[in-house]
Amino acid sequence: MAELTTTSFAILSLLAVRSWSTYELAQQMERSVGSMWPRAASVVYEEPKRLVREGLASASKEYTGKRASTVYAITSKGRRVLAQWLAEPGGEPTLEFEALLKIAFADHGSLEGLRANLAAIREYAERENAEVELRRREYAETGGPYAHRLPVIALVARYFQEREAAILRWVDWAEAVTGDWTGVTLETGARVPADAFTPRR
Amino acid sequence: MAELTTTSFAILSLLAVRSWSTYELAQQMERSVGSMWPRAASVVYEEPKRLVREGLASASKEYTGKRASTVYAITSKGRRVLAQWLAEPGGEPTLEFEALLKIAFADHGSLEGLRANLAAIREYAERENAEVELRRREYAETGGPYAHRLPVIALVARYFQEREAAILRWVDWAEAVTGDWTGVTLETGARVPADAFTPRR
DNA sequence: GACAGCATGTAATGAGTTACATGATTAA
DNA sequence: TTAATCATGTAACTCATTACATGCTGTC
Repeated sequence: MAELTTTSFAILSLLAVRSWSTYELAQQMERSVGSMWPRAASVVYEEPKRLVREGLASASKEYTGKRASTVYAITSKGRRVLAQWLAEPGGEPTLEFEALLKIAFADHGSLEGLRANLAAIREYAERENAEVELRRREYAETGGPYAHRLPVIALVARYFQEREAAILRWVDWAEAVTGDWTGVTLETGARVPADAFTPRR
Repeated sequence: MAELTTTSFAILSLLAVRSWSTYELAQQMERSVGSMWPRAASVVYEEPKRLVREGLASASKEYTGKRASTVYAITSKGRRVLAQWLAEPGGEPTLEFEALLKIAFADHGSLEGLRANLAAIREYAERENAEVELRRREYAETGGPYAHRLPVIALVARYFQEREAAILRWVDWAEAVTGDWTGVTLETGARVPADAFTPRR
């Protein structure tokens, strides 16, 4: 009866697209699922065994030269169970953001610390934005490797475009307003930005 | 030597603001830290003990009537260690978003499933947005309970304003473009939105 | 024929969640 | 006085991460 986790279904979803060796699965898990359901490679090696036990996937050995590898494929029961799972509304987003946490309590640290964390976030957002832009280009030009999946891919792609753009706008704003701070608390020269508490939308 | 985790420091950060009973700590952990470092109450009951062992916090029993509770306070060593931690750039954001995962593989499910997940995300974003707006109002009018922390609070508040606004814009767009879909794949009547792969910023 | 890196796993460990248990206080 | 809920924890368990181990294969 062993309950399946979201991670199980993430992998089952990949198997619905096509069959993969465990290694390929781990790569895809990072490349295409990592931004919304990140997991270490080791769970990707472990989890498909459970899918097989439950009859949702089948495993077969393949050889490249002498080298054995396991290739997993979805079963028709797997497709049915996946479709059921996809029909139910999924869980809410969960964010873990250490750099932002440090900014939230920056008043117990130093101004340099605050700036370092803003810079770290900028760097991350710019890197991620470049990545997103690269993919966007790729899809716009070639249609990507799974042309028939393009409608749903487009939905998700746009989500991350919006997200990275929003982070970049925020960090621009945050660096601008903290630019003339001389400290990290009201008493030592931090200021409440004039437009801090104006409505956004 | 037991290494401290980000969760340890999240709690230590709260203790830097003021002393709290474990129960209050758990509340604050959810209310003010939960959006960037969410943790179950049970770890909040366990973790401060480690801080005490490391000499970063002190514990004292207090009584309300007969009822005993533990109140934790930061030590000066705690403040030093916290300041060090705050100075180093923090980790990147990690997102777990099951509903979006279901949208990413919606082509193996049904159109109703896709719509249900968009609706779930809208509901979440609107609820969260209302929450954010409520706090914004509160801060704009009263300055909030920790007026001297307002500068850093304003930075973080704006982050979440941007975030929720971005999600709402996205879901508006996604519901609009999927409005006339009759299925969930290219073959069954899903369309690639015309502006899907145009640059964002 | 040696080395880098690709590929395929397993093991140990730990952080975190859910579930459980129970006492005190307040409202009806 | 009873029920609800506030408050304070503990225990069992699981998911997930990091670290380890090692074979293969192409390349120089």
